[in-house]
Amino acid sequence: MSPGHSKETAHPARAKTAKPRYDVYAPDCPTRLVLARLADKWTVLILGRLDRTPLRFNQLRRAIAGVSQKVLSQTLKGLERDGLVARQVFPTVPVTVEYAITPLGLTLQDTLQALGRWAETHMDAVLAAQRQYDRRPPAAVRR
Amino acid sequence: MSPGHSKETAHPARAKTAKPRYDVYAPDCPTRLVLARLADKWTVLILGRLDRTPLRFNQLRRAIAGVSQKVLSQTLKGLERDGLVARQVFPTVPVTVEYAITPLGLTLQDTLQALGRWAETHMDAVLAAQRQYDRRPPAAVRR
DNA sequence: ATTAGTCGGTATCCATTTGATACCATCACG
DNA sequence: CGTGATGGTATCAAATGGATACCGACTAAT
Repeated sequence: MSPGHSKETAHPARAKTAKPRYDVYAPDCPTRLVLARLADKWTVLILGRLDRTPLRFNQLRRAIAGVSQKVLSQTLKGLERDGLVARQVFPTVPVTVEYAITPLGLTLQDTLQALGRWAETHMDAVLAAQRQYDRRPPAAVRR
Repeated sequence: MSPGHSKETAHPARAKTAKPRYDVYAPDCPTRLVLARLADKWTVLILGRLDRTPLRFNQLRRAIAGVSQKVLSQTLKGLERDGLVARQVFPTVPVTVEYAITPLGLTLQDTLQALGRWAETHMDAVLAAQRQYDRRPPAAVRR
């Protein structure tokens, strides 16, 4: 089968120009920015863990071991701005701050949790692929 | 596929201490690394676009407008190493390189495409949340 | 009274990553 | 001969990430 350099096969069906329709494959589409936030290691873990019950900042920090305060703080701020988590401050002492998932965030939770579950269930397959890849010689150019 | 198939275990009587159970919430779990690859803007777009039909490097580059050659190259290399895409070189001239999604990658595709679709369908809600967030005053400390 | 600890963060610094740009060899086409 | 297509690498600047230190206000233990 010779995959000749066929003429550019314009991808069909994506080119709906009707209405303010968004397309993540358009380089200037604002969805790219949103996608960048969703498709983030920490976002997956945070929204995955905010499973119906709100958590305080340090509770979250301990639940997601390995995240630094700065990055957790930044990520939560971004998620709050995008309407995916709600931040509520209680004037206790010391101050208590609770983070809860919003209804909008809930519509995303299943998908994000699926990502985490995929990593867990397919870890062995990925490790096997990595070993096989690393075992092969460094791609000498054969002629 | 048998995850427990290990060549170097020569002690059949020795019960394995449960299956290698992975947990993305454990900081040292290797799933964190895999999750970091999956939860990536470009991974979502690449695997989402490798929709059953293989694409050449530059086809992919044009399909995902906005990605630089370097990043596309790096990301594809990583995806190949993790067994999610297969790279095939055809000795044409100029050389042709095709990237196809693997069976393993296919088990992930729906979830990743769901992410992209979420961004597209909920973009308006996110934009509204952002406007509301940005409108409020810069959180003066009230006492 | 002193010390240590909790709370939810900033501030600062440096390493890693990312992205833009240029460049490469080979060949086809006009 | 000049241009364009192929799939990349090289180089450098900019943005990001993570580790660490620090903060103010208060509590609990010493």
